[in-house]
Amino acid sequence: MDNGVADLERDRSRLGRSSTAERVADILRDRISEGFFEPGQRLSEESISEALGVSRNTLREAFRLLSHERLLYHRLNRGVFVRILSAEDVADLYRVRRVIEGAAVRRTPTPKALRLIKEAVADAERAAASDDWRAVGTANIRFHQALVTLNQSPRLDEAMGQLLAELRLVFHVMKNPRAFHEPFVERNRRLLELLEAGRPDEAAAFLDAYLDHAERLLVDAYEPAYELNSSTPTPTGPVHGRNR
Amino acid sequence: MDNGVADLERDRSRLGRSSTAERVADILRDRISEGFFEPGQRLSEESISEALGVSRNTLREAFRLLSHERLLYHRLNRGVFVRILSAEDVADLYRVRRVIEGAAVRRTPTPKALRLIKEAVADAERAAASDDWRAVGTANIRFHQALVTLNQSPRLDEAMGQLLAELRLVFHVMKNPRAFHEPFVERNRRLLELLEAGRPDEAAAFLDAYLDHAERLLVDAYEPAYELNSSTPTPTGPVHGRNR
DNA sequence: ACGTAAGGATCGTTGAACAATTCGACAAGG
DNA sequence: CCTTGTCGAATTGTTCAACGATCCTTACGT
Repeated sequence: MDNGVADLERDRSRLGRSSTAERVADILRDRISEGFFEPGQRLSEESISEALGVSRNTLREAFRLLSHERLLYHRLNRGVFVRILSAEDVADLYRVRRVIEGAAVRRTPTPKALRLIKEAVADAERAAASDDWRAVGTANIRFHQALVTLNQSPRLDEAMGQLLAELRLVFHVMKNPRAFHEPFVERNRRLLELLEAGRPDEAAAFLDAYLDHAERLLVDAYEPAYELNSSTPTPTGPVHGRNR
Repeated sequence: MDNGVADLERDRSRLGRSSTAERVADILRDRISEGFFEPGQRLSEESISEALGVSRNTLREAFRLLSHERLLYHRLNRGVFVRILSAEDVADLYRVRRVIEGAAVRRTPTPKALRLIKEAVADAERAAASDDWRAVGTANIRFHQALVTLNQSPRLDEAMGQLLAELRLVFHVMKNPRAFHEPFVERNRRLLELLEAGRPDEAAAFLDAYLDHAERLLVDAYEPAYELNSSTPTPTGPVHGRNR
């Protein structure tokens, strides 16, 4: 019992700014994306509200925030659980990436966006040189986030951020971060060069292959892990769909 | 074995429904998109919770749902307001539409998606023949929703649904629904023909012009109305962005 | 005219309470 | 042995009342 909930007490110090529910959501979001809470795990209202020193009502608001970000899913009268992504979910996330990032690389780059992309590429290369593969992963994510800014659309930026947060749920299954991140450092550089050279079609084709490869790496490492960990009774992944 | 029990799985989605907060959100969503609540109007927690006979806490949960759908926006300590879309918001919504719908029409249509699209076109033509321009608008929206299903991505479907709900906020400024909807009935048919003929590039170009036109119609009718109605002190549209 | 202070309205959050629902255990029945 | 019915503990869903915090307005003073 008490799945590391006691550790949450350390995060109590982070309470004290803006809206309590949002701050609680921030804490839980960090905990989820760092893998502290495992996918499928149920988050008890009582124990967590007690550990963080907030009321159940406030915690429920935080849960609702994270449910909308698809990091948690909610089963009526049963509570909230850390989202489990099915292989189909991963495939869908990459479908969306191909649409949004594909549209991005076809645009003529703005100086500001280009600068963001360059920084992300440089950061990834720097982290790779010092064998910090966790930092490489972070920089790679920033790279794609920067790519999307080429669309010049705040809504697409936000959608991409949410999508990447979802993907982080499954990045944890990669036991070897180097094998997963290393191949893409060089490709990021190459994609940047294609953008700067003003060759959008080649950039788009390159990106498609890039995403195909990343998706395959992920699914290959993911499927077996999903079969083994059958702690949750629902073989069909949790559906988060809203009505209407 | 298994006397048709497997078929029941399809009905599982109907179990996880309901919840007072969601039902309240449904009611408010309808009221907002039908224009009963005007953009910029503040929704009082006390009066609405009293009118609907639910507690403030439950109503706040419903508010949170609608805020995430961008139909309401939330100002700390000041309450929730019906979203006001700025001209920049409208432009952004159309940017997203060009990306998502543009990707859709470039795909090879599936029979199911094609059927949905055909039905929407036929419905729009039927409604136009009987001068029911409100119904034409509804059918047109269904048309675009159906277009997006070509992407075969649940997440893009949901994003499109949310986007169209946002757009409905501004459709109300069109005092002449016929002028706004009529031109597109014929174009929907034309776009469908291009899809069936397997000419994705022409379909994409046609869609771009289509969306350009719709956006211009909307912004032209919208800007003046926005200037006049300066009841809210924020000239820059309400920002809904979340931190992180 | 301008800044400031008091007041009122409303939101933010809490804690407690009770109803509703789920789930496991155990007994009864075939 | 398997299925079904029932009970009870545990947890969530929802409500209510209360109080502090924050914002807006108004009135005041300089």
